[in-house]
Amino acid sequence: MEYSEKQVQIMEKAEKLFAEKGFDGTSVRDISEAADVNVAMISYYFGSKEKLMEAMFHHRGQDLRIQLENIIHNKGLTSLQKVEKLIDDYTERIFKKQFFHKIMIREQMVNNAGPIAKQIFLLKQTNQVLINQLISEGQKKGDFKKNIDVSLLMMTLVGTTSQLVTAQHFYKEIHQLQALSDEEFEKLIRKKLSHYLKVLFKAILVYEG
Amino acid sequence: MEYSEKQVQIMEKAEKLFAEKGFDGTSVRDISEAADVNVAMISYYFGSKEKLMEAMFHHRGQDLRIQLENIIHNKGLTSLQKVEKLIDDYTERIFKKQFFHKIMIREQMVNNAGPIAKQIFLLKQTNQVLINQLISEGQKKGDFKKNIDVSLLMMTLVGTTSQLVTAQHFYKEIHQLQALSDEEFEKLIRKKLSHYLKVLFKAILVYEG
DNA sequence: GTTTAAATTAAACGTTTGTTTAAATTTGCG
DNA sequence: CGCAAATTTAAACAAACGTTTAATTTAAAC
Repeated sequence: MEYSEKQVQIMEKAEKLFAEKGFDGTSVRDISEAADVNVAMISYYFGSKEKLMEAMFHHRGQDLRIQLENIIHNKGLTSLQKVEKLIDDYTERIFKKQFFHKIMIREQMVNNAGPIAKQIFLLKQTNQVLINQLISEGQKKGDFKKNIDVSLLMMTLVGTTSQLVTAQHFYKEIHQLQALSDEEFEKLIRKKLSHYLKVLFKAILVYEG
Repeated sequence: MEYSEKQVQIMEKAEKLFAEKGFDGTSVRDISEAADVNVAMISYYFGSKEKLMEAMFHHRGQDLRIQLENIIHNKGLTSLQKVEKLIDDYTERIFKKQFFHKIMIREQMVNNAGPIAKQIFLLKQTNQVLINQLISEGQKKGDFKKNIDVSLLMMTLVGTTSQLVTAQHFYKEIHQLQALSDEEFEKLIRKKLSHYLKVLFKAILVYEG
């Protein structure tokens, strides 16, 4: 199923507003105003505000899955290089889709059984299975040490990135970087984060404590 | 300023609801029902729903600051032991006040200039300064390596913990731990998290890559 | 016991909410 | 063009929202 130009326009404006003010903090009139359409168009195109959110998850759902298969099956890379590529891919993906990522963070806090919670769960599960593969491969080769808690490692990847994305204005202020433009600042923290996570993962995966 | 028994009762019920459904997703009637008081009591005691939230931050604000001074000035501990104690204190504190912590995660996403955002910023800043002290002390002693990005290290601490707290139902399902009681499960993940973070911090702080 | 203040209540307030309606306009097609 | 379907509109809808009101009950002080 594809979405028309108008539908995408509404979804993208809604995405920004949901990220900033939350689902319940955003009214359909806020969305219609931002998307420059009549209020009724949201019901007309999506059925309801709730279903607009679901459509958004469907629309973005494709982009979410880390392209891990490509990384895992790339014969030219060492296990550690694969992990480093995973970090680059993941952080880039999150920063590019930060509005949607913020919405996901909010939604995963709500422990319900709706279709959105299901989609988030499936995504997490799939990523976990693939990262499990990647780590065990490195362990078999002797590149990584044993006793790695992959779940917690994932939480560090996801959590550290989320923390930087959601609290970036705090980071900006604490480090006195207000002079930087948004683009410069984002470029800076992305680079710092990526480098930091690579050092961190290497330390965890290969350091014999 | 102190809060009466009734005020605390309202704040604690509101805390749970705000954590689960968000500020805008929770109505004053939800709160009054949960706290078993009349709707008007919220305005009567706090002035407004917004001010109830501010009172909650004031009420919990005390508990938030990590008792870092005590740790830092404890002469009997090595730098690494201090970091380990910091991790124990922090994770215990977050798990004990997880409702409030979830509210903070939501609120820090909203980049406004209100009193709540200010309080979160001050808290982060204070903690950062103190952890900076702790790390530099270890570096001077030669226990920790140079070039530590303390901001990102804090984000890993906060982010990993947040991720586990907010996505614990996913963790439960993925690891097939539904049979465990809530208490048993929480005890398990707290122990795992604390141990994992200690290994991680040690690896980052002392591993010469 | 009477008085005064604090606490509690049910009801009503005016807005805002998400959604629907029915009419008007635009679009695509023969 | 002429007609039908799709789109867009302003208006209206009931329900829920946060807050206020005014009356009542409870508690405390004298």
